[in-house]
Amino acid sequence: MPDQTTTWFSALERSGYRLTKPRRIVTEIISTSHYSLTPSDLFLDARKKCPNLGLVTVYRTLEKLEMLGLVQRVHQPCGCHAYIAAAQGHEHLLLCTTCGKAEFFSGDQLQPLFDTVAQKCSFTIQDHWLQLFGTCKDCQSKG
Amino acid sequence: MPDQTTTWFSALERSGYRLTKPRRIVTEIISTSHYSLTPSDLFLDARKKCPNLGLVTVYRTLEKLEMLGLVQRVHQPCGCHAYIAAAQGHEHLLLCTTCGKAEFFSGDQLQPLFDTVAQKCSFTIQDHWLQLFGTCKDCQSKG
DNA sequence: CTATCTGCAAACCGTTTGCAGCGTT
DNA sequence: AACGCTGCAAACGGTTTGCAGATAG
Repeated sequence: MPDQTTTWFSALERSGYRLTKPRRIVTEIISTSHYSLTPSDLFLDARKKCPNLGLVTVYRTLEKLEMLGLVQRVHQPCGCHAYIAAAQGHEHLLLCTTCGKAEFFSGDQLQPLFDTVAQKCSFTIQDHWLQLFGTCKDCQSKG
Repeated sequence: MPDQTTTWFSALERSGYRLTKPRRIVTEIISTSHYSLTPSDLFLDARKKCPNLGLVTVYRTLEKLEMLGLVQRVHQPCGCHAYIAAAQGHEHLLLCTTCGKAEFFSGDQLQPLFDTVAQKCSFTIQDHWLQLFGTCKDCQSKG
């Protein structure tokens, strides 16, 4: 089992949650995926290993993983919500619009821009939200 | 009537749409608002001037204004969709999380960051999506 | 053994569609 | 007068909640 998955299982246990089969399967899939997944994606995939899994359990597991900071939401152009293993520190998402692959990049260089905007508009800036959309190397060569 | 509203009415007419009372009221409200508005916000406000207005008409009017490039969607942390008079050219939104006021700022300085990320991750970048959240001057002094 | 978790079904909420009648042009 | 537009009601899709039975610890 991948390290990341083990770590997530421990985090769930440490917070008093039980490691049931459905919860384990959903957690393992999202902890190892390099793609952003909707609750429905996750449900269809997890059902292969747990045929009587309910979509509700996927929602409830994601809710817990999100509260523990293990997954984060990915906001898609369509407005639907997808999830991905959370960034380490201050990073942003770059998504491939063809295959859905996701990469994180650092957004450190943004601070000067935020300072300028804050001053110009007389706002105090609390949070920011940046996502890039493009085509990954594999999809470029296939296209 | 504000200039912007007149311009929007002309744009609707030029595209063959009729200027009905409900459509005029919804268009006037959003064309002059400095806040992002959900379909429901718009509905409640517009009802004051047109008591038998239906929420459906708000959705259908927003759809037309969006196609004409007059309004754009604002993606909120909650995932709900709100709308605001569209930016002029390449601009991004800064939203006050207390009162909902919105300001646009230029994102020109971002290109170098995108170039770096594109190279590091071997992606071709097609689009980006940036929004800032903070507190506006008025809400700072009241807080 | 007990409290948590599960899956089902039903409720829910924002959005979209079908339709008969109304209003703009 | 003709056609587009409206409001109503019903359908829709994703998400949440209530509950009785199943299961981890």
